[in-house]
Amino acid sequence: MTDYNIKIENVVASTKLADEFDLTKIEAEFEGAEYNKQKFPGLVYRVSEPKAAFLVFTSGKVVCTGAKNVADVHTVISNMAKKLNEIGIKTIKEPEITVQNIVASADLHAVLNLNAIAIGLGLENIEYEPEQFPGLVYRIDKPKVVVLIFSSGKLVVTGGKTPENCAEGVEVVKQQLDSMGLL
Amino acid sequence: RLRKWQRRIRVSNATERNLAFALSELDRMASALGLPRTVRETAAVVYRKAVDKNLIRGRSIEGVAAAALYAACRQCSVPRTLDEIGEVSRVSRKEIGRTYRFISRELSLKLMPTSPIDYVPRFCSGLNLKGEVQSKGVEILRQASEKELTSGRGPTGVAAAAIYIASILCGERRTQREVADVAGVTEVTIRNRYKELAEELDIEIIL
DNA sequence: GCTTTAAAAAGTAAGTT
DNA sequence: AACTTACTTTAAAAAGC
Repeated sequence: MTDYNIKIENVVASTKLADEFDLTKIEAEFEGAEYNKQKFPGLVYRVSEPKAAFLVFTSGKVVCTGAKNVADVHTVISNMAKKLNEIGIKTIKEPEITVQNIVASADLHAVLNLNAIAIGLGLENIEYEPEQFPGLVYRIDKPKVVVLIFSSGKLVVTGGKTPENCAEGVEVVKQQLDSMGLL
Repeated sequence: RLRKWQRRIRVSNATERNLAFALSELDRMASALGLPRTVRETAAVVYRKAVDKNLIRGRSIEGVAAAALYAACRQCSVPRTLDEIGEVSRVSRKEIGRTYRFISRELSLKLMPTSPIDYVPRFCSGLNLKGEVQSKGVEILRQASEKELTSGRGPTGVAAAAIYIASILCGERRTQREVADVAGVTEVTIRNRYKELAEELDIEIIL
């Protein structure tokens, strides 16, 4: 029916795996790990299956990004803890994982007139500068998310903490455009 | 009391000094871009409003001045691109764009995106094209916006493509390279836009 | 504010072939 | 002219400048 083809493209989460990390040791033991303290305080480590990227800090805190769904986030963080254990680094048993941001794409299946939408949604609520970026930026309060609206009818929803937030954001945009007869 | 009085004078001096600097900056940039007096005055008004609302905090005077000038050009329908403003400012185009969005929101300027039509007079004169070509270009752009061919596209690219087509239809052909240079876009962009316009508006281009 | 990560949207740009 | 690569925008966390 209302197929908006909502697809989660990226999930960002944070957690704490230990009280402290020796990033230099991890860099030496983990293949492909990058750590340049002057460049960035965190160690960068990429994994595949599921694909994801980690930012590991000396405080024991970790940022996981690039996962395609929330379940994968738990999987890759669990795998990461195991690898650390194999290297002789103790990790916290059941780390509290917090999803910080979800990026999703969707499709309204309709060609849109962004100028009309800019007026309809109110110039004070949107940002549309085609000279700099082809998408119209719409910040929503209800689910606190930001939706990028393109003339092709495709959308990008970001800023949400749950997949539901993203779906709500798409619904809000869809209904608003509908009520203004712009869809 | 005397100390407070002196402090006020000091603050006042600093404020006036900063305003004077900002206004001289606006004048310098406006002159470099050959902008009319009305635009400079509009930019000065925007800048003063920004000062009155304390929007300068944490921002450079040059950045706010450049953003005010960019906004003024749009308000006066004689737009300059962020790249053009950036060329006469010491502030990066990214910073100007960011500051523009900020003051635009805080001062509720409520400006619609620049219309490609507003670039036609300047681009045409830069190509030594007369009124007939301009009119034809504007006509093409009117049809283009009606057929949703401008949403999400860069205004300068669409304007350049329309002028390119108009110059051919009027027998005053300019090359894509020439149009691209005055419009500040690449030939590839003009090619993509003009093909789209020609096809959707059923215009036959005989090269 | 910046630095680093990932990912999508669509337009524009730049370098190769 | 095609391809490829890359940059524009959005959000969010991490530690430090």
